[in-house]
Amino acid sequence: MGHHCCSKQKVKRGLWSPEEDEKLVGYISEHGHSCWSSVPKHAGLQRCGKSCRLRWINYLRPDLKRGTFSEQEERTIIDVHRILGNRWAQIAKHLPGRTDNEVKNFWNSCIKKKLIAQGLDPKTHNLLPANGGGGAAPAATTPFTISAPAKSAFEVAPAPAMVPASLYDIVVPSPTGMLMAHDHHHRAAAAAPMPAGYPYTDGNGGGMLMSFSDQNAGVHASSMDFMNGSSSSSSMDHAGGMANCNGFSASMGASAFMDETATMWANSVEPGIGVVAGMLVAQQQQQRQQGLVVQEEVVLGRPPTALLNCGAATTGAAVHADNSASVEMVDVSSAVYGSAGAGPTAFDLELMESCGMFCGGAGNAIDQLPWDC
DNA sequence: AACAGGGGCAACCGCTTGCCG
DNA sequence: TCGGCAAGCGGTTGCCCCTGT
Repeated sequence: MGHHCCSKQKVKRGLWSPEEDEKLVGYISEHGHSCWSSVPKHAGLQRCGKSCRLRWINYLRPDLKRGTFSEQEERTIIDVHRILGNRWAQIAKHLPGRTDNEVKNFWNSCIKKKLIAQGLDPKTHNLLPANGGGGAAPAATTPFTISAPAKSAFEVAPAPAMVPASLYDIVVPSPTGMLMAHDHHHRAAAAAPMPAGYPYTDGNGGGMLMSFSDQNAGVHASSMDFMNGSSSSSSMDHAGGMANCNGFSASMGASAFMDETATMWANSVEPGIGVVAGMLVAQQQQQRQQGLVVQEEVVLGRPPTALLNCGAATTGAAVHADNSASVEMVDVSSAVYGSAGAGPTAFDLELMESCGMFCGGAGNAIDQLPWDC
């Protein structure tokens, strides 16, 4: 069965010949592809427009990088896949010169098997229940189990079941960056001790700081889109009733992708108190535009009793000085998703987990395993 | 040398999304 | 608001090639 777009015409299918490639490249190089359905006709090809488009995107585009994936690319795929799941197009955006089809094929033919061989579930990136590789690690991690320098001290309790999903959403007041503030007036009495060097210890009783930097400011595109929609991650199920409608989508002027360089700090969040987060803008867009490595910070904390929407945007200085007064917080419904520019943004605790895992470097199950390609 | 099986990859299928009249 | 169309996207298929027997 052919494409509906070309069912009325006799089209060729199957592998492309060099002559066909030449025709397509020649036509697109000269005229572009404003309308794919008209390309085969004008290029003299007995193909449907969809086929031409695929051939161009996946094979003939001049900016494609052919050849085997590097180890760095491989790790990037795994890291991003842990966050996004099988969203190949999004993953491919982090690999210049690679197509979604190429990434998908590489995943299915190589990476997936490696993960399985290492006892990891390729869907969740958690250790498989029947893992025979020692069994020291749990079969699954909760959304708040952070691989931090001292893991036992930083395990954050799962959110209480009474907390609705929307409570995990936050508003981003600006498109340039973020810092999640926390409530230090209502710190947990028995909160885990802060680790040495924790930059928000003074007066900041509770909270979780995550920082990350962008090593590829010039590579990563201008948007940061972690809306997970129908995330396949099972870890969300542990989040006390959190539906998988939670997501993270920050349209940033020149965003950073949370990559391997990040570090994460965390301490406890008491059960029974909803986890919330505030955000603050980091004034770093200019740095990014200059191609500099940018450090961003995220602090996740708790509200005193209920979630508040404090409205006004905060500044970095304000939060650093007194983050209790300027928590930019938030009870938002899932309707915030998809807002453009500086609009509300959803925050995904699964993303936090994922970033914590692959950014932390200390406790990542994958990182702890040998990496033998 | 011939054959079978498996892996890798290009291409296709069909659903979803976005745009436009 | 609705329908049609084109593009985007992820899943799947099938062919080709390599390797082992």
